[in-house]
Amino acid sequence: MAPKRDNNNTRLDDAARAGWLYYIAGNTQDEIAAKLGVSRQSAQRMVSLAVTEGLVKVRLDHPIANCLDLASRLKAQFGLRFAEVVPTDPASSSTTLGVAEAGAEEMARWLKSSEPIVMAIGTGRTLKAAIEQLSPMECPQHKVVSLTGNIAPDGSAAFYNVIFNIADAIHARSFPMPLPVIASSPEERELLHTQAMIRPVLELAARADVTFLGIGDLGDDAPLYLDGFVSQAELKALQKAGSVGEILGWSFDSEGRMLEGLTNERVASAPIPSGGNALVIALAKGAKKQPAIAAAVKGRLVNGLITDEATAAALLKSER
Amino acid sequence: MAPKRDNNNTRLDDAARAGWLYYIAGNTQDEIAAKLGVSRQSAQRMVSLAVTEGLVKVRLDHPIANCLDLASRLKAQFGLRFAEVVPTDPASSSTTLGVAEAGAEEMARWLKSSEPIVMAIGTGRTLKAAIEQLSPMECPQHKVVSLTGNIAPDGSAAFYNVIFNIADAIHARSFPMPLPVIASSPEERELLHTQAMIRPVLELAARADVTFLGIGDLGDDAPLYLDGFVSQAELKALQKAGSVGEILGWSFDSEGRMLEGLTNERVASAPIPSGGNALVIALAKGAKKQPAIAAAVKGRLVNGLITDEATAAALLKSER
DNA sequence: TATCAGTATGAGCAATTGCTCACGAAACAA
DNA sequence: TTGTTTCGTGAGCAATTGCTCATACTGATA
Repeated sequence: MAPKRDNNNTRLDDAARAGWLYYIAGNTQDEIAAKLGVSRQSAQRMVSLAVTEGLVKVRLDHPIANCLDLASRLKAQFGLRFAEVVPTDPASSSTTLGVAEAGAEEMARWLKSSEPIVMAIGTGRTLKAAIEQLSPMECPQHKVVSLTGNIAPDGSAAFYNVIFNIADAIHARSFPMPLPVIASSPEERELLHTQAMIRPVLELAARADVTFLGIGDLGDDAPLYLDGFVSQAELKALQKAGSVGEILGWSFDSEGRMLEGLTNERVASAPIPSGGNALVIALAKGAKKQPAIAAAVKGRLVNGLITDEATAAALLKSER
Repeated sequence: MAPKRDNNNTRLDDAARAGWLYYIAGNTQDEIAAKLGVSRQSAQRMVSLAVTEGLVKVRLDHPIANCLDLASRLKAQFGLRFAEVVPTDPASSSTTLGVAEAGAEEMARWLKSSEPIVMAIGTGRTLKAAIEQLSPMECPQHKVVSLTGNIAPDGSAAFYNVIFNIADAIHARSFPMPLPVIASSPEERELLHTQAMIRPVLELAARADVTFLGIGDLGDDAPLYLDGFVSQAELKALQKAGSVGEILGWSFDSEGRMLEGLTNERVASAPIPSGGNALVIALAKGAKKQPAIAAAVKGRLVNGLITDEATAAALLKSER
């Protein structure tokens, strides 16, 4: 087989030479053909061969390149329909920097549509920050619907409810949920959900075209606990039951499976949309949230994600 | 300046994104235009910008047989410890094409080491071009030290001094030499070299692990003369004394022997490193430089060489 | 020797890309 | 404000590239 191999080698040599002249020296294929004494088509084939044989490696030296790469790997690995990765600023301690801006950008993209859409919104600091980045616009054709209540346990309006802010910013019809996040009992939850004011909202939420929500961790300083939606005892119980994160108050374990019982029996939020075409985009980044994000994407609780480089890299690594 | 910079940054970001979609994801410019919501022409411009800004790096992963062969013969014939030969583009008049890319690659290979190293750097157009090809990386553990001054005779910073560029690109500690290339007298040279700021740099240079430098010819349009470091009269005198080339300003004859007297008495650069394990790699190609390169390798002034096929072949032939 | 399968080659064509030019908006100076 | 300059943009066109198909070649076999 020696002659064959020689042939292949010189073939690849020529291909490499053609590829070099094309990509490094910037020749046209006509020039290459002339220099190597072959026809233009043969030169084209050589260049093409050099590419298909993987001889030619293209790299992009820009932070954004890495982001795009991570995004496409996230999509592939977790079956996401949407993924965006923003650069990480190692110096910043913000839990929303970048993600908020990118989230706002993506929201604006949807809202620019002249077709009426239903946009569902969760709560949380990240989402709040995203809404703040949203440029005001006139969108009377759209509807924004809250997926979760805005009533704190003490009866006040929860600070991180964002439905009013977004409605303000874009002048769309808004559908808030005048509910607590977590009811005092399963029965109360059922009762609340049958209310005349709530049912249409839940129905609207179920057919949202796109959903933006945050992901909360369930560490000792879980937002759900800090904001008073669960007691310390309840938090401990959730942790003990294996919960690593929550979305809209729904707790799930490290595989992204919803917990049975505990506070999940009493969560008054709408279910996380999961209809066929519905895009459910989570905005979240940070080491603390990473297990929660990993679980959410693994369990297909969301099919879209906006995060940062560091978190994206960690997600890919943890699941390899 | 903030808005300007922002603008530039987002411009480059967009360019990078377009470049990524084009070169990595294989989109056509029409598709990119659609995805980014711009016209086809703008997409084309972005891709083009990504290329001209050096965001896009193309590498060829195939040692062309002839180049390898030439490299190993160079090593054998001149006792080089390192030799790399890149293809020649006969039509190109560039004096750096290919050599710069290969040099950058070799530098990157050294810089990837987690062991702290000292890298010494010369000057010149070739080296400048090589640094431009170097991918940004984080190398706080390494030190880069300039072997030669960066002060032109008129007091300005010489354009082809590259120490700052490389330090920028790799975030290593840099040690420039705030000196002229050639002092006005031997006495001034001595004086300069005893300065507190210079001595440590010279000492560091002397123990560099690896050195990259260019080779200059001493024809009528010698870079040393073009850049104003020597007068025409001095150049003529050097030529008359048999000088065929210079490294860091040090002139040598066709056998690679350092000239006595003349400008060599006043060169303020560090000596060319020649310690036991130190690898001294010259980047140079081209017919004009060929006698200088031949002399440098014959006289063992360098023990590494990156050049192109045509020059390599000529070197081997001339010395057979 | 005739035939045939497999493969390389060149022509022609359609798609893609790069360039130039003219226009219009924003920035700037009078 | 008004004129000027610079910059970005889109249109149109020419060059370049990629693909398909018909043909020619190799060399293996009956």
